[in-house]
Amino acid sequence: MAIFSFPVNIGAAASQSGVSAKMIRHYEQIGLMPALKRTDAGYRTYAEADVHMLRFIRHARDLGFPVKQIAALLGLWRDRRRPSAKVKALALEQLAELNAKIDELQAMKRTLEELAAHCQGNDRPQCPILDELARPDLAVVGSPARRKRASRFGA
Amino acid sequence: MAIFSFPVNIGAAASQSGVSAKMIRHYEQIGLMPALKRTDAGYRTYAEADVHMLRFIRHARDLGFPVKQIAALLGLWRDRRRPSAKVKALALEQLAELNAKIDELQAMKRTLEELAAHCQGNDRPQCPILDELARPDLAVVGSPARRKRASRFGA
DNA sequence: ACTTGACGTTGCCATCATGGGAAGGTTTAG
DNA sequence: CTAAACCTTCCCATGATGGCAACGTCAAGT
Repeated sequence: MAIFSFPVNIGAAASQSGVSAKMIRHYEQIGLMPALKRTDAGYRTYAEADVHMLRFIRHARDLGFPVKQIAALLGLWRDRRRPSAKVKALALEQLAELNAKIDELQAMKRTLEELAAHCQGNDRPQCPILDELARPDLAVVGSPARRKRASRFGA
Repeated sequence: MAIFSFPVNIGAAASQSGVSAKMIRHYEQIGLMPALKRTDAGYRTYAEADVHMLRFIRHARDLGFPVKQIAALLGLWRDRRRPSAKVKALALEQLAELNAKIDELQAMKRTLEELAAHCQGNDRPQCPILDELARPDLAVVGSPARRKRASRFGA
């Protein structure tokens, strides 16, 4: 299935890996990808292994891993003597992150559903949603303990 | 319970509303808060109604509403002739957003749990997590259809 | 060989909500 | 009167991503 002849340019690397050319350059700049070979004209060239690495990165991103963690995963991937426990630890850490974010969003969801359920949604102005938002004490329902300025579910 | 005598400075407005002084200034700058009164020295002053508005904003943020939607909510809040249906529509829209994000995160979670479950997590290097990340075809389990560059759950 | 279009390069700006800090003015309590 | 605690504005950073501009390069068709 070697439709492409390696090494390829950034465009082909992008379409084969699912990582945009923009992001490929970005990953190189922040040091996630190792230094790359260039043609005389300055074009980046990607060997098959490089495309594999990009694919790896993309899959990790698809699972929500932040770049820092991906760097760690790549390190373990390359290290043929890694203990799989280290990989699993990273995975479980990320799982905890995902769970925290899910919990946070679900708390919001519950509260908002509650509010919406009590709103008539007609032509009259009376609206418990606004009333509650204006209250001094609204709290997000079921929010696990007191979120002290929770990570506002950023990437 | 009027412990504070209005109008207050930005610090008191912040601690009373739960919105940081930093963000209060920001909201003013982007036009979410109306123009404010200042003392001769240039200090912003907040009347009780202003603090109420800040609290409203914060509650809306706590439910995940983006600033644009909050602007709309504030408009409806001020409009005593609003149809509650408009408020409800905004709430349901936000609810749909939350659900989409939750679904996305849960798809990641399922996939990652799957991978982690098959990893021994011991001293040996063999690790299905890395193996799968390196595969060309990994897909996030249960991801509703093909996410075409899904909103990477940004704020 | 020359033009053209597709592709590559760098660099800067924008998003979104938020925090940090510097450099400087003000107010208030001791 | 001084020192602490406040306030002001302005700039920079985060994280991952996209967009655009200005410009260089390569391959294909005339």
